[in-house]
Amino acid sequence: MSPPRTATIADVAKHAGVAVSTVSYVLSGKRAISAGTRQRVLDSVRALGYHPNAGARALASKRAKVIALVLPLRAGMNLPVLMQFATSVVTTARQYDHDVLLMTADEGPDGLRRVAASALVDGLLLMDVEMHDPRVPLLRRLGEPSVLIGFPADREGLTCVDLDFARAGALCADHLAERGHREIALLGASSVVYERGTGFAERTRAGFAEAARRHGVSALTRPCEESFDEVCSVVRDLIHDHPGVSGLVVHNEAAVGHVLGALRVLGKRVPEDVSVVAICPDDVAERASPALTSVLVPAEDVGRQAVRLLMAKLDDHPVPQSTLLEPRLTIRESTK
Amino acid sequence: MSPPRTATIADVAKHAGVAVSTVSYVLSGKRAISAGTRQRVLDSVRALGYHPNAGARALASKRAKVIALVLPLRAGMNLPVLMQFATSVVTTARQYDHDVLLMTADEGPDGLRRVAASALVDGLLLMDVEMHDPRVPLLRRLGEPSVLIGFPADREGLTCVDLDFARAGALCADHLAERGHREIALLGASSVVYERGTGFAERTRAGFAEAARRHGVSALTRPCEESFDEVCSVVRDLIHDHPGVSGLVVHNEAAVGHVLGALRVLGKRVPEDVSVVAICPDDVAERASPALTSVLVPAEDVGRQAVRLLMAKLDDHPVPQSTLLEPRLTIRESTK
DNA sequence: GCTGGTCGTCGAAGCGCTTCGACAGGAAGG
DNA sequence: CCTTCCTGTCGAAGCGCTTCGACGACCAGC
Repeated sequence: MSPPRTATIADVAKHAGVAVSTVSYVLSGKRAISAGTRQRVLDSVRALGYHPNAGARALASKRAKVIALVLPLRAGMNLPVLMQFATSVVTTARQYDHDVLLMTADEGPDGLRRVAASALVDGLLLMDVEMHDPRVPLLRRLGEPSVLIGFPADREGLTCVDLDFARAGALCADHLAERGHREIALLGASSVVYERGTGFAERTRAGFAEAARRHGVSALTRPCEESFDEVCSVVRDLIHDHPGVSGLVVHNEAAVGHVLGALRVLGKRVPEDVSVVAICPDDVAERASPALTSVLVPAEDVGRQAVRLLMAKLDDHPVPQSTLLEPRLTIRESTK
Repeated sequence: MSPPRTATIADVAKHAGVAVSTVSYVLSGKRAISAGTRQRVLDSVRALGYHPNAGARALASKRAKVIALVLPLRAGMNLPVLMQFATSVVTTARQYDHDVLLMTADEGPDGLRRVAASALVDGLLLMDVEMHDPRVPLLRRLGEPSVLIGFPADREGLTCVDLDFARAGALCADHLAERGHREIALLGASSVVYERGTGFAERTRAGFAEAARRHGVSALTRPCEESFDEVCSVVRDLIHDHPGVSGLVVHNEAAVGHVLGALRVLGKRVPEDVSVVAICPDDVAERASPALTSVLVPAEDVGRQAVRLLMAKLDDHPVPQSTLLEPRLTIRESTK
């Protein structure tokens, strides 16, 4: 009495009284099969609890039905957004009958080479791509289908997705300007993020400044660390040096709560004295007190879109080089 | 001129002038190979940039060298800890030459069955296991090697790892009692977490209460939601109803910052009026103002330990049924 | 009544790897 | 000197699947 070895396609074929290849064709739909046979095969599949062996399938078809998700997982990242993103990648990939291999960026280019050469995965999804990312040239050379989240400096021959951060920054400035604020300021990411040349921080700043200029509004920008004390001192200095500032944009999820705390400590009421707009996920904005007017970082959309693009590439469909996701401003209690 | 098809083991064998099987044995070390031959093979491997085809290897050896990491990715979870954990799992798995397949819990038992039956993975790592998790009985039946993070009610035949939350709760109570506090309170997870029967919340509470009793100190417990306003009202009520409470333990990472804010608002100084101990990752404790005395949730250790146990199981080594990780208290500025 | 097409099915040839058994050639032991 | 036992290497048999070409059966058209 041997242990119930998991059923193989041969078992299914025998059970249904057809050839192995017929079962394969029923399952893949690559050749016409009569309704009767199809049904018998499907019944047998169910009866035996058959699941195709992934390795064998990958070997024969040269498709592993697995994509790699390369996450940074290093300091200064915005964890909740990253998680949302990862979730939506996994969920969307499953809809296309693919699984997700989780990789960290610290294996570096070698890691990419490894998974590509071993045919462990069919394609790559890279997050947190920097302006001059060392993996980008390799990626071009590798010829492995890939999608980047974020924009490197040279995106020739690549497929990139991201939130349109310039628009997000602009949206914030627009909103504040329309409400009559004449001096506004942006509190951005911690300075290391800017130094790393991560594109999104810079793009937000540019969009913000440009929109302010268009409205004839004076605009300041400050990097912003994530400890309460540092946030406090940044906010204090800002208000001290520019007492006219009445609108604040916070593009730093970890600091959002601290900014509100700092304003409370400094005796500034929100929104009576200062209006605050955040660029952050909705749940953070809603949880704050007062609830924050915010521009949503649509992590889920980005993930879904990235997977779709990658699937299209796997099927040799042409895809646009750049995809920018439109930000959406939700007005809550923190601006007036 | 065909595209440079990635090298196969046959290419390596030809290049080194040996049989395919010899190359395989050099790479796996499963049979003795003379130093000279070994070196020639290794040189050829490098020269051709050979990486074994994962599918073929899995098919022939019945080992995919991939483990599944099943994360909850649902509301109420503690994201940063989760991320740290995931990172350490990936890193540790790589040290054992394994990769990590990321799954979400919402595929449920079917997902487990699928990856196990398709031999996509060799073992499973499940996070956030509940007391009466529907996946647990399946897991027993499946016979797939697995390790659980967290303890279900019945852990017979399973392998479980977790922080010793009872000890963590006790450590906090000990610390406060030793400093002379006579009335202490625990602010825990949000009430949904308790309702879900997640073990760790309950175990912390029990350890806390028991230690307090041992010290002859009065101890209260309150669930704690994660919005600022709700935290504020819980803290206010607590202080109002029990003005003698001078020591607070916060076991809710998302609420830690809010608790501090609430105390500020209520005019209570930390640590002069109230001492605060948090159970949270070090970086959160350090970032707070004042820096918090805290018990570390050793996410990295848990991840590393879990992978080690799983690898041991894959090699048919016996492993302990339960592994409890010792918590560590770090004294900072928030207690006196 | 043929020819020519489809349609549905089958058999067999791999995919790239591991592993088993076989077997030279030496070393050791009597 | 012959046996016995290693050591190091090879060839071949799969692992479970996909896919290609072949081939009856059946239908249409002339």
